[in-house]
Order: sequence, then structure tokens, then C-alpha cells
Amino acid sequence: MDLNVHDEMTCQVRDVLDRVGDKWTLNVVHQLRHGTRRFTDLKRGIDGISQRMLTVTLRALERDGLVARTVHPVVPPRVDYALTPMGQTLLKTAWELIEWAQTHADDIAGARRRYDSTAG
Amino acid sequence: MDLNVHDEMTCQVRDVLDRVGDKWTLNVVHQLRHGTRRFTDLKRGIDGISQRMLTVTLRALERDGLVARTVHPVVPPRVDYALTPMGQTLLKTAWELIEWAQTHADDIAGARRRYDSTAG
DNA sequence: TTCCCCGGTCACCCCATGGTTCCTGATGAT
DNA sequence: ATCATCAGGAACCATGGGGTGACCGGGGAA
Repeated sequence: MDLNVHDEMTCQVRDVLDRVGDKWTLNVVHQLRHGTRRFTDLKRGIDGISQRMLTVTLRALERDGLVARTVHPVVPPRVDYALTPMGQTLLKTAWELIEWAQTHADDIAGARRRYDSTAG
Repeated sequence: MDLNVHDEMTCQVRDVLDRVGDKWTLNVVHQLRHGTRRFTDLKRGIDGISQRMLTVTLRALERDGLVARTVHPVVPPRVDYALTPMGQTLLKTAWELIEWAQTHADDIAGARRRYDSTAG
């Protein structure tokens, strides 16, 4: 029975990383932590993201019910993005991982230097 | 000042995902949750991983001080892998993300179906 | 003697991820 | 009469992450 659970886990690990582990998703989610943002606003806020990748990432988040997209039929167009309640729980959880990274950044850098100096 | 913090955050998000967000790392860490495992044992436990990718992933984890590698000079060769204390804290944190995924798997699947049926 | 086991390394190749550039469409400002 | 704004769409392309298969070395089993 442990094996079955274990295989399910393996699958879940894969699923969550496929969902959230790409280059931009958590960045976008993080940008939305304080509330509604507009497309160009997000683009300016995320260093290095292209227009296309922002669109792709937002669409995926919208599809999964993590981000709500609101179109205002005005000109020039105005589209608002915000986290859904489920998106907010994701942010909360992912935040812990970010904090872990901050806490251990130095340890990892040190370990890396040691490893590289001994093993070439 | 919020902007500076914000940019640092963006960087940290990127760093942690570069470290942990690839296809296999969390799977391997998860496999090691109960203690020491051997190479072939890990390979059998992670569905679909190739020998090369397991090696690459383990080397990266070792380099970052997250996994300890112990070679026993016997024949046939025996190599043990185990989480370091830092690796265990990573597992603990990542676990929350996995639990999030399990909790919301149905919601996401539902949202996805709705999205695809209306816009697809 | 030949095969298998274990823990890898090496060389090669593919395709998915993501980047770049150009396009749209309505309108207000210059 | 242009030009810029805003939110994308479409086509094209490059990189590298990741997969495949071969090979290694030394001892035990058949």
C-alpha cells in the first residue's frame, strides 16, 4: 500500500511541477500578490518576460482557475488580472518555497563552491 | 524600497525554480524521504527516469549539499544516497507544495474542463 | 567462457520551451 | 496624416533539457 501511495505521489510531484515549475508562472503569481494588475503593468514588473510568454503564462493560469481575467470593452483595451481564491492559496504555499530559497541561498552557494573546488 | 525587495524576490523565485523546478529533482528528493537509497533502487522507484538523468540530477543535488553520496568500494559497486539535513528541510517545504497540488487537483481539472469547453 | 550485475560515462539526437519580430484595431493626441 | 497606446495573435527560430543506446570493469553464477 505504501507503494501505491508512493506512485501517486510521484505523479503528483510531476503534476504540480508541470503546472507551476516553468520559468514564469510563479513570477506572475507573485506579481499579483497585492491585487489586480493590468497586462502591460505585469510586463513591466517582470524583468525579461516577453509579451508572448506573459500571454501564454496568463492563459494557462486562467485555464486552471488560478487567475481571473476581466476585459473592459474600452479603447484602448483594458484587461485586469487578479488571483482567484485558489490562486491565493497557491501563492501562500509557493511563498514558503521562496523563503526556503532565501534562507539557504548562502549554504547552497558554499556547498557549490566546495564541490567545484574539489571535483574540478 | 518595495520595488527593490520586489526585484530581489523575482530573482529568488527564479533561482529556486532553476534549482528545484526541473523535471526530476523533487521526485528524487521525495524518494529519499525515508532514508538511504541505492542508485538502481532510485531508478526503479522513479517512473520513466533514464539512467543519465538520474545521474545528472543526483550530481546536482550533491553539488548543492542537498544529498550525500557514499561510495562503498565493493564489487558489484554500491553507492548510497541520502538527504542531508538541508535536503530534509527542502523536502519538508516542497511537501507543502505537493499537498497543495493534491488538495486542488480536482478544482484545477474542473476549471480546465470548463475553460476548454467554452473557449476550446 | 559467457552472461549478468551495478553504477555509472560518453556521444548523439530530438523536440518542446521560450525568445524575436511583425501584425492588428480603434481612438486620441500632435 | 501620422504616431502612440494596449492587449494580444501568428510565424519563425534557437537553445538546451532530456531521451536513447553503447560501453566499461571486475567478480560471481550457469
